[in-house]
This record gives sequence, structure tokens and C-alpha cells, in this order.
Amino acid sequence: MKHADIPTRADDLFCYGLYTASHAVNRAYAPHLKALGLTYPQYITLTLLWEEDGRQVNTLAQKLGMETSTLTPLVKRLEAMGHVTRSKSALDGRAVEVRLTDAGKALSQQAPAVTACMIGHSGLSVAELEELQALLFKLRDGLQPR
Amino acid sequence: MKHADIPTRADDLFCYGLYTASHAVNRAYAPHLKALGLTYPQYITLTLLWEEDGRQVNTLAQKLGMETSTLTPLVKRLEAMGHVTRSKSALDGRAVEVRLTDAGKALSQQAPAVTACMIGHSGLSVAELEELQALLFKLRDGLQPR
DNA sequence: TCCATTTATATCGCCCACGATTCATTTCTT
DNA sequence: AAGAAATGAATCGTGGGCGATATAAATGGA
Repeated sequence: MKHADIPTRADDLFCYGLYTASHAVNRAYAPHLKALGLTYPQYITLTLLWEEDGRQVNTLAQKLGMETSTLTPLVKRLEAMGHVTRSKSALDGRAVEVRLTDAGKALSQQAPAVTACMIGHSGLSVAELEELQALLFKLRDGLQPR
Repeated sequence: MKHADIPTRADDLFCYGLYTASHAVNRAYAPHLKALGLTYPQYITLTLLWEEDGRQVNTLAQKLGMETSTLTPLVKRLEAMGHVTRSKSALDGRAVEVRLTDAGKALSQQAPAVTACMIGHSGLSVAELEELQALLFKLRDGLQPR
């Protein structure tokens, strides 16, 4: 890439679009999730557990691309709210397994309505959303430290 | 959209891709910015000032889609580091104008190298990055509260 | 003019996010 | 089997982020 081609205006930097869009989505979800008593990261974490219950803290952190130092307090808050339980793994005494309570499982019933609402308000077609998703995954995986 | 079409798996939700990609980009920028003594939000804020100096806190917040309660402490840290000054507007006693210092202006010289490096490591072509940027802006603007 | 309303910042409390560090447990090496 | 190395969580400090609230300045209307 030639020097003249390097974008310097904020609008031209892919980091700017990602930064502002990410916060916009977070803000758009917030009112729907507030009705469920959840934050956006808590909701995404629960989504992973709805897919497969009993995951370890470490597994959740890897799926989210985050540190356990971020997830531990988040999961503790989910536990305090009665959505999950935390228990030591029988096979590995270091690992903590996170399991949904009945209340936590019940929350999953509310998810499709929220998702449908967000997709509807996104202003993007399903094809565009799939294209966006593909580009985001490619970007994320490309930046992954080798 | 029919109920059966609503994605429930985390991988299919556009919020998940955006969430993880955004953090991945933040993490990829971090080491380059650490060398400049900056965080990612600080860098993006400076980018806006390099485009046009002397903006108000309010203008910066709108450009970033953030609250002034987020920007005020961030700008104060930039001030403490000697990159900007904060002064009351002569025309409007409520407004605070943020101006780059010489040191803050000098930092802009480092930006193209960081941007080029990030684009190179993204694994995406320039065309793909432009497509991504367009979709992100469309999404962000579509979610904007009316 | 005077007072209500709006606007621009700032403050506070809570939650997220990371790096650095610590601790306990497991696994590897010999 | 014993010590070394690696691994999974947790804790701490710092810096975002937002909503609610506060304060000061500007604006508007009677």
C-alpha cells in the first residue's frame, strides 16, 4: 500500500466505523435488555450458555475473546442475580463450570423477540447482515495473534 | 421475518460478530498505541482533533456517538498528558474547546504508520474494508434513535 | 425584565475490559 | 515420585462507557 493511500481521516479508518457501530448496537440493545435486567455483555454470555450449558469460565472467555479477569466478575453477577451457578469441575479442580438455573434457562424464551426487533431496526437486509458478519469474522480472525 | 428465520445461535447474531471483532481490533491496536502512551479511545479522539482542531467536547461526543460523561474524563487525561488544552469558549461560556498542543499535533505524524500496519494485518483487501465500513455506517445510522 | 426552559459540562455509581500478579491445581520431566 | 512448568481462576489498579443527577450559562416567552 502506497503512503498516499493510507487513510488519515477518521471516517476512512475502519477502526472508527467499528468503534462507533459497536457502541451504537450496544446502546440499541440496552433498553430491551434492561427490561430483562441484563447488560449487553451479560446477554451475550448467556447466549453462549443457552447454546451449551455447563461451560467453563475459560471456554466462555475464549469464545468471547476476553480475559478471565473480565468474565469472573460478570459471571459472579449473573450468579448473584440467580441466572447461573458456579461450581468446581470434578475432573479439574482448577476449572469452574457455569450452569444455567431454571430462571436463566427461562430467559432464553425472550431472546428471539429481542433479536427480531434488533434485526428489524438495523436497516440492513438479511443478506447484508450475513455479509457484514462474514467480514467481521474475517477481520477478527485475521487480527488474531498467531 | 418468520420466527423460524430468527437466529438464536451466538455465531449467527450480528451483535456477536460486532462485539468480538470490535474488541479484537482494540486489542490489535493496543501495543502500537502503548508505544505512543495512548489508549484506543484516546487515539480515536485525537484523530478527530487532527482533522479539525478546537472542537467542543460536545462535538467530539456526537462524532463518537458517546456521552460527555465519557468524554470529559478522557479529555482531561489527554490534557494531563500534555496533548491538548481545555478552555472555555468566548462565545458560549458553557462550552469547552479542546485544542491540540504542539506535542498533540506531533503525534499525528505517527498515525499513518499505525494505520498502515493495522490494514496490513487485517487480512482484508482495501475493497473489503470499504465494504465493511459502508455496512457498519449503514447499521450505525439505521440504529440511530429517531 | 424575570423566570422557566434548554443546553454544555461535570460528577457519581455501576459495570465492562485489560494487564499484571497471585494462588491452587494439574501436567510434564526426569 | 518429586520438583518444575503450565494452566484456570481470581484479585487489583486503571481507564473506558452509560444513566442519573447537578450546576452554570444561554435562550425564550410573558
